[in-house]
Amino acid sequence: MLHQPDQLDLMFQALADPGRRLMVERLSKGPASVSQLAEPLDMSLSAVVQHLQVLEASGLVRTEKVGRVRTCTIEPKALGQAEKWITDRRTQWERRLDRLGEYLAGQSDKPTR
Amino acid sequence: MLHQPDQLDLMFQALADPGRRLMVERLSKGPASVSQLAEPLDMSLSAVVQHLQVLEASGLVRTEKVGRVRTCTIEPKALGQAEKWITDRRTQWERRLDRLGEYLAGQSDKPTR
DNA sequence: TCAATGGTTAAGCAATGACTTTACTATTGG
DNA sequence: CCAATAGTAAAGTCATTGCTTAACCATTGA
Repeated sequence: MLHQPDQLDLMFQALADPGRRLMVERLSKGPASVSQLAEPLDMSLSAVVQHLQVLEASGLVRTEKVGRVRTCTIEPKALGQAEKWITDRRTQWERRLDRLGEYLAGQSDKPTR
Repeated sequence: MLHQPDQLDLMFQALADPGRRLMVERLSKGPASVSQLAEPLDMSLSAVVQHLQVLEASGLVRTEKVGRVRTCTIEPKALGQAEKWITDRRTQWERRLDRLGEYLAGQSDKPTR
């Protein structure tokens, strides 16, 4: 049984690579061509294109080719989805801490069942 | 030359797996034992422990063993680091859009009559 | 027209990831 | 004490990832 990855899988997977994060960092400053994205990275252009495909499949980056130049842009909405998942978990945890209050704070490490 | 992964690599990598995200979701509701984490997951306990090791190595989860029970807790600070990286990128992009908007607004102040 | 630029495609390879099974150890309730 | 519980460790398998090189195509500036 194969697992078909959903959007969050793809986005977090995409962000797990330092090269790809660098590309996103660059794109958050404004659109760029493939060669521009490749410039600071110590790898072949081919490898960069493959990373770009991962980013595109995840929805984090959108690209459009005009002439012989492919221009890449970040998709802040997608970034927002990943952000939301994390925020939701954190706030859930913090709400729980609030509910516990001072009285129970000392025993809050016991597993809840 | 091998690439030694930093904290962000490990955290996003950890969050890229749906099973591990489920574990984090469970833990954001409160601490749990390994078996409790395993319960909703369709895999061996051994596999769950391995996922747990990934989460622990990433800093997202802290565990402590008392007697024969290992109790797991999320580490909201780590979650916050991943959150921050994303937020920073998004706000950087949005600031850029704002600047662009101001520039265009300035252009449209040109006398139209 | 034609060479340089910008990117694409395919094949191949070593390393990593996500499991499994099997065997094992430590704790604990009765 | 002893069986059930809770987890651990090691080894093996198979798929996926992150590159590489090489050959290739389309656009463009001179």
